[in-house]
Amino acid sequence: MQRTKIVDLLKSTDYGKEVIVKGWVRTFRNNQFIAINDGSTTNNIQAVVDFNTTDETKLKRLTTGAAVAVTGELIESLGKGQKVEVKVKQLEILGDCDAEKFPLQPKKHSLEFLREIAHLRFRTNTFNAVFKVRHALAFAIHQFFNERGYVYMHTPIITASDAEGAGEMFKVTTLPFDNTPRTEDGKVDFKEDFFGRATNLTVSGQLEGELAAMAFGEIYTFGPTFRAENSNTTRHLAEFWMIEPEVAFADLTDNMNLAEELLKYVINYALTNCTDELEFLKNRLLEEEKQKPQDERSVLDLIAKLNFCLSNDFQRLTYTEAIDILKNSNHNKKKKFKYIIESWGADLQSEHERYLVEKHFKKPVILTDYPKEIKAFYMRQNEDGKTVRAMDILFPGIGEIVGGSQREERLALLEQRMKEMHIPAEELHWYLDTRKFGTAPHAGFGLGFERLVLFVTGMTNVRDVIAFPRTPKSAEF
RNA sequence: UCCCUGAUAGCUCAGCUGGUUAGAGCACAUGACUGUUAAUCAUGGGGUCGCUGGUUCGAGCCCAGCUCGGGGAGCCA
Repeated sequence: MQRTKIVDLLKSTDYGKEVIVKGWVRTFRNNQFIAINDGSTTNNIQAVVDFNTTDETKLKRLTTGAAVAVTGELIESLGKGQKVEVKVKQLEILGDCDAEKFPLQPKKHSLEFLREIAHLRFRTNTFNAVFKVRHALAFAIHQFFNERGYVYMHTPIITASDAEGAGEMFKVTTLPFDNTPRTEDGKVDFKEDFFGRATNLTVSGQLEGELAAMAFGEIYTFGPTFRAENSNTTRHLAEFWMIEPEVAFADLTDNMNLAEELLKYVINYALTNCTDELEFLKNRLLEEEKQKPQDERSVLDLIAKLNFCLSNDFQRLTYTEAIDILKNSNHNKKKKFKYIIESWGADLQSEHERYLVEKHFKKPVILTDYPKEIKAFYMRQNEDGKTVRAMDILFPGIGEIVGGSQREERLALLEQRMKEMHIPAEELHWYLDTRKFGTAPHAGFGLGFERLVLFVTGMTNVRDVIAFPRTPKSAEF
């Protein structure tokens, strides 16, 4: 006989039927009630053993964390807390769990502690819910693009170009550290290295993505990305996952529409397919916020927040308009910003982005047309000679979740910008070829996957929405 | 990397103005109870007070440095 998953048993009304349940003990109460979880749902099933007829040493082995197989009759529960339960006929301990050494207890643990035991934290309700939602969002992203005829490209993890300017890179090498081969002028001789040149882990698949978009029209990437920045925040990881669509014959408006549509699609997918998980996470958040003073609590609960996000257009405005709003805000006049907005051209600090999103508009915001000085070389220059066709999507509580642009497709202007920003053109000859041979307007963006999961789950630290976080001074597991 | 903050039992935390033997809840062990819901009740075991040095008659508490965690900033997704 096959085991039945707990998610199905809890919905069943097949009373009297013999079933097999396999899972892990969460708690064993009153010497007779085993709460079993098999990961198929956040909820447990209750198995009831007759302690008068069951071997006492076996009952002793029913500790939190132990793996068990239970055969018995599915019955309508005699108790109040649950609809169904399993009346145990046969009980097998598949794997013991020394209760004295097992770190998880049937109580609340801090997220910091669980992060230290990331190999076991999947066994908690919170992480069960978080990773179910993470899975659903990943699946929804592929479904969204597949439905629209996008080609999923696997861009390389190891790259030779060091010219993308998206941050510090991790070096990839097989050279010995204690006896590094040197050239005549004393520099490391990468000709001796595995690839015959210096290589790094990718910081973005965008440039390769553009090459593919110039043939398939519409592509996306979804893969790991690496940044060796010494960033210690709740929204940065050294290894994270990013979605990067690239669309030929698209302008900035098409790009914004695509991003907004994608975000709403996947949020809606989670709302309809992860109802139990989101309900659990909503309550978790409410519980957590009870500790906070009234004015720091969220106005909307998690599910209401997601629905609100779906039913409202993202606020679109230019950088110039944003500066005006910030400059004229009471917040700025009363000097409540640490960095006072004085003139056009200043880079927006987190506090300014948060003011726009959380105080002024109170919904997701898309900022466009930033000064060219504070943006990357490949963004399309506007006619004003000052700004570029960039767009950042800012989410409440998260900050920048999407960063994208219409790309500069005009060779001369691109080359000129690269020269100004000291980007070596030789290294990117293949990238420039797209502008030489049948260049076309195109646009794309990068969506930080963990930041998306953060928003949808209501968690507050990206380290809690990726299985095994890699951050400065931390690469355990 | 910078600013703030923290580190006391397996976990969560208390520990007064520097003063005798460092406490609680949960977890664990033993027993009782047996339709519980993080079961309950009784009893018990459990500590290099992050590390190093200093001040002091005396340091968990004061000072310095270091390590690690958390929050914020920068960089960004």
